[in-house]
This record gives sequence, structure tokens and C-alpha cells, in this order.
Amino acid sequence: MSDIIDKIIEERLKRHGRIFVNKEILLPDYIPETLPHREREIRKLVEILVVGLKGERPSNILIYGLTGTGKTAVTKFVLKKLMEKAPSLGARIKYAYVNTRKVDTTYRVLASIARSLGLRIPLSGIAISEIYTRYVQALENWGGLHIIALDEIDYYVKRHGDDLLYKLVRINEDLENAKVAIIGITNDINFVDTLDPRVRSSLGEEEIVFSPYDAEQLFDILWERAQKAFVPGAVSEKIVRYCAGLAAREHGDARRALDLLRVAGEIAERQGANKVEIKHVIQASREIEYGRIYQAVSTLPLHAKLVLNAIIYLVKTKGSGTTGEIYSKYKEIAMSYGYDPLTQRRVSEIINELDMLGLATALVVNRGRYGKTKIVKIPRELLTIMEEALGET
DNA sequence: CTTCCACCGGAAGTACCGGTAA
DNA sequence: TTACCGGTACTTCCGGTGGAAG
Repeated sequence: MSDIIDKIIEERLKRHGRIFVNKEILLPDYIPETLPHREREIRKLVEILVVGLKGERPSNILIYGLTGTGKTAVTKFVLKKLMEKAPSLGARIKYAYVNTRKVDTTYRVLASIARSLGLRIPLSGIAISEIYTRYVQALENWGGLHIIALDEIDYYVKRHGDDLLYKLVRINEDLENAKVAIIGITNDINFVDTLDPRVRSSLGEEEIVFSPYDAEQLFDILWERAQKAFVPGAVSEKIVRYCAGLAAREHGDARRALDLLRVAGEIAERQGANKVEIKHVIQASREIEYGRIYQAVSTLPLHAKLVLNAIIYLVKTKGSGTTGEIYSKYKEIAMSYGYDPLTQRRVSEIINELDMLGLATALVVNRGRYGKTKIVKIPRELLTIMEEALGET
């Protein structure tokens, strides 16, 4: 047994370096030293924040842009640079970066902000107002500028409303010594319309828009990183151009493009090749999608799986299903396994959740005399993957 | 123009869980 | 130990609705 393991390890080590020099450079959370084609946005952000180095409070900022247009990278990059400069100028600046999609409850967002000042906040148990009080206290004792970057706030606001934002935007009224500036980052341009007007005007003191990259720009980004991430010669200009083209078709998402390149490299490495080829990229594209669906389906809660089963049945037999049809099929399935079925109200919500995960499409339609309902579909090519993922339980 | 279908989706409430603080 | 907190997962109740049919 152990010699098999030894053999694998040995082989891996031998192969090491044939494709990658430093794979981390292609990971989504890596912040490169240069961000091509984002000079304008960087300059604008710096110009707004730079007054913080003189002890003034910068304007709050709203950043818009689709996924993978460099919003997060630019923000982190600028904040990092600002922190490096601050001490030599005698400015007291700290920042909190919170992705409200990953940290998705009020408690955890506020806790995470407070922790970035060095506070120790338990994972749960204390009142939100208590965290707020402690945070304000800590700010006052410290007396600097705290920059709070809230990534994907549209996602948070959709789920929990804008109360927290309202509070944070007005926090300066509670502060004597310290200052707080907020950077809100959103993928959804329409999201501002849902905000309380007071929050909107305060948060949107400054606005920066990130437009999608075109294929040419994506190529520059990928090419620059590929030079550092891959062994020389392991990846050709043609391959990088191909990845950029694929991603450009999907609304210029740089993260997608980087994933594609990285996974293609991993596949090439796994197959013992010494350079990445088109076929590896094609396989990578399939693997990424497969992995995404499989992961999402297999981690679904029990009843969501049962609902998905009902939808799959209806899609296979008649192409699509309405909420009512799904519900009765779901009830049948649930009872056959001996589970108490949930209410239709809840199932309707579960269908929406499946839609949000991209596992199904739910369209609300009015059929006049025949009522209002949701028509739910699943793309044919996803059915087999889903059945595989569901089959394991 | 009205009716009425088959749901939608907001609001409020309940039960439970893992956690803190004193 | 007890009182309390927030999050999750659900239920109950119910007003609301676009447009084909009459």
C-alpha cells in the first residue's frame, strides 16, 4: 500500500515544474502587482481615498461592474498600497474587507468589521447592538480612519435589507475622534434603486463604474500572469488567446478566464504533458462546469434535493413544470421515502433558491384564465450530471 | 368590462440550535 | 445555571395579480 503512495508522490515531484512555476498567480484571490486596463479606475479610487492620508474622511464610494471586471482586485490593491504609505506619513488608517456573499449575516458582517480593528468578537452569542457599541468604542480609542469595503453588497441587501448600511453610513455622527469611510461593491447596477434614499445618496457620494474587458484586454491580463505562473514554453500565445476568447464571449469575466487557464494547466500536468494544448482547455471548460453543478447539487439540503428530483422528472417527461405540478410530484416522492412533505409556500421558495444557484430557471408567467405560476426548466445537458450527483444519496 | 384562475410573495410567528455573559 | 442572542428552517395567513375567457 505504502509503496503505491510513495510512487505517486515520487512521480508528482518528478513532474513538478513541467507546467507550473507558481500556480497561485492564477488563483482568484491573488492580487498582482499590476492590473492592466484598470489604470483609470485605480487613479480615481486613489484620488478619492488619498485625502485619508491627510486625516480627512474620504467620500463613501459605490463601485459597479459585472463579475470578473476587477472590482475586488482593484479595491484590495489600492487599499493595500494605501496601508503601505500610511505609516510614513503618520496617518492612522486601517481597513476591513468583507465579502457579504461569503460572510452573509448581519452578525458576521459586523463582527468581521470589528475584528479588523483587532477586537475579539465571539462567533455568536452576543447582541448585534453590543458588537456595534464595542466597535464604536474601539474606533474612538484608536482615533484613525477605518475604511470598510463591502463586496457584493447587493447580495446582502437583497437578503437582509439596508438597515446595517444605514447604520454604517451614519456611524460618523457617533464618532468624535475616529472616521469611517465605506466602499460598496456591487454587480447589480439596479441595486441602488432598492436602497433607502438617504443610504443611496450617502453611499454614492462617489461612483466608479467598471466596464467588462474585451478579448484583447483579457489576453493582456492572462498573458502577463501566464508568464509568471507557467514554465517558459509550457503555454503558448495561441492558448492564452483561446482562453481569452472563450471568456470574452461570457461577458468578459477575467476570473473565468484565469480559472480556465489554470485548470487547463492542471489537466495537462495530470496527463504528464509538458505543454498546455487546446484540448486541455476544452476539457477544462467542461470540468469547471461539471464541478460547479455537481458541487451545488450534492451539497443541497434534503428537501431541495427532493424538489430537484421532481423538477427533473417533469423536465424529462414534458420539458418543464409549474409550481403546482412540481409540488404534487414532490409530495409523492417525499412520501415514498417516508418524509413529511413541506408546504407549497416553502417549496415555491426552494424553487427560487435552485434558480439562484443556477440549477434551474424559474420564470413567473401569467396565463390569464389559467392563473399565475412559475415555469421551471433545466437545460437538457445538465440533467445527467444532476442525476449522478443526486444518485449518491 | 368583469371575473377568476393558480399561484406569487410579504409578514409574522414558532421551534430549535449553538453560542455568550454573569 | 439561567436569560438572552441571532441564524436557520420552516408554517400559517393572506392580500395581490395579469390576462384569457366569458
